[in-house]
Amino acid sequence: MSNGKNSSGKAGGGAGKAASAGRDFIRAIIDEHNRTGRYDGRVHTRFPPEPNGYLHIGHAKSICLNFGIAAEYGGLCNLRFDDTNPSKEEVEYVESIKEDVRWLGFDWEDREYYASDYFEQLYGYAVELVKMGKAYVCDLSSDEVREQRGTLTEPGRESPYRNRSIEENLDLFERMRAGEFRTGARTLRAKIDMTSPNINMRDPVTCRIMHSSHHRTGDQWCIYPMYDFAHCCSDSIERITHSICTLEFEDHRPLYDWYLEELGIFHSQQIEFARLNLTYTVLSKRKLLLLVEGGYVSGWDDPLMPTISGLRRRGYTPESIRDFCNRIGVAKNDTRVSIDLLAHCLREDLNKQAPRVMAVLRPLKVVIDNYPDDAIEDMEAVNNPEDPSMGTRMLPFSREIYIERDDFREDPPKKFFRLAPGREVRLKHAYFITCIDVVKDTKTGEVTELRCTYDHETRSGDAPDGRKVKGTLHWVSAKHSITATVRLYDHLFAKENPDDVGKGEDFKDFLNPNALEELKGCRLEPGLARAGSVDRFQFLRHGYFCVDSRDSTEGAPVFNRIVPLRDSWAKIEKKQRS
RNA sequence: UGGGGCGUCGUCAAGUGGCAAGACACAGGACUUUGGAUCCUGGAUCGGAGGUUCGAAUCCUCCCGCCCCAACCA
Repeated sequence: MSNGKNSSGKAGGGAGKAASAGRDFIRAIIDEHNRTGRYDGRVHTRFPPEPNGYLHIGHAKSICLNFGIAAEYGGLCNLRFDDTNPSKEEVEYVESIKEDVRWLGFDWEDREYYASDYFEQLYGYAVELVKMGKAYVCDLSSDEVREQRGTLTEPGRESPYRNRSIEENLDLFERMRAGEFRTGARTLRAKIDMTSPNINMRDPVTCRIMHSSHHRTGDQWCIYPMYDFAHCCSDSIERITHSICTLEFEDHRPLYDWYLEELGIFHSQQIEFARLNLTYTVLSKRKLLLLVEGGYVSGWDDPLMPTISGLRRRGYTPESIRDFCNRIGVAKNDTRVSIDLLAHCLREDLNKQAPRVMAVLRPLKVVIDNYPDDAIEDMEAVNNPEDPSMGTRMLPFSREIYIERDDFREDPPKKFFRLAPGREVRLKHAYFITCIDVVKDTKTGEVTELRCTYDHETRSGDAPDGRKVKGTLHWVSAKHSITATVRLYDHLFAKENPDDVGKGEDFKDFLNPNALEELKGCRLEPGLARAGSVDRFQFLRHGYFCVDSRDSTEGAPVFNRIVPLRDSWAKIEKKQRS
């Protein structure tokens, strides 16, 4: 281990831009290793998921870090499944993990490893420990072990089996492997120090008996290594230089080092960073599993979920997620990042890329009285004002159109620039129209239709006489538009920190009842009938949307709102109300 | 009360003894055929108290607060 007592500060060795100081403490450590030659300038990381659930955006942070660092330093990053607990792991999860890492844009090439591939080697290491008198077979039950472990403030007591002879240990351990004992009957324990203030060092279990079949090794084994033993050895076997993990493993580092030191094998450096927390959601596989199993969401890929598959189905781009991960930085502070930043990254990405289209989510019919009954005009519309190379398209205009219900107020408040009785507004890419009459349902009083007139001179949205109009509305031609279902998503949880539960509360109590609003009968411009599952659009003045990959069908499209546009009118309105 | 970490703008986060980066959010303004985008402008003295120093967010001391650890989970 390097201890930073050094003179000059030039970061040498390594590579290119990664050598610049002050980016984050992990890169600083690597720079130091490169400077002192600890790993001969080699940088080799790994992303080590346990296949017991789907990856979420917290994992994305780790993936970006591990693959990102490897790339920056001209090194490699392995994908390694930490599959040492067959009772929780499944192939479905390994498949999803591979898909997600790939989708995020990272490539582990042929370096797809499994801790389970090392079981035989790990067994060998365990035997070595036994031979060195550094491990023993213990017959205590888990309850007894717990009882003898001591507490945070009291030391533990030594197991009565702690001083078995090496021969007896060897024999017993071999028989553990052979399946002579039932699940949980015995364990192999590292002989360290029952009085250590670090509880992880109080003779931790190294291998346990579990008669359950493993998703890769089947029934080949009935003993399985514990995380602390398997992980450091796997890192060593793969000659990982920097084993980056989250803060809760900080206390485990002495044990990580102990195994490698006693075994005298390649010694990777474990480095811990703070895991990601996000506002208005939870980022723990256990809690996400509970939401899935309890039917609180439609599955791991529910667009409300912070899982990679959920974000993908919701419409997030891998670029925006990577950008987010780079922006949040890496440190050791226990923090909760605002989900607004993720939304910002998506908007920034899509603002440049997404073609603009017109979609009326809550349609209100408008009849243009002085427009010819059967006329249809093609209006030219820019596809993306941010990028003229994306060209234009034609939109059909006719006498009956739909506008957004929110774009009309019979009694407009201050600063409301949109349509109202007697008001003139611009229809984007079309004409100026003026509202001359409001048709209501005689019973309910609900506005059912607007009668307007248009100014023929304002075609394409400009008045030759130079008169200005404050509002510009999007619209679709009534008879040309297609009908679709649109799902508007809000935060999964209504509370900023759902992990903050008082006594008697459960995180699920804070689920946002309005997280999903489904709108039927939305009217979209005709071209959207051909929208594909990889397309992402900006619905003008609404936000960014994509076709739902699961529920959308040929004649009945379903769109997901990825993220809304910033809405300064909503802010003004809110301020006016208070 | 044991051990391991962490405390810099509302939220992340640089800074490692020489006048506190940046981003998101927020506020104000400009521009605008998206109340979008873009463009200006504004704001923290660094958990607290002492001390060392010409000079401290950066060093020392004490205090306060938060997180993690007592699975044969990872």
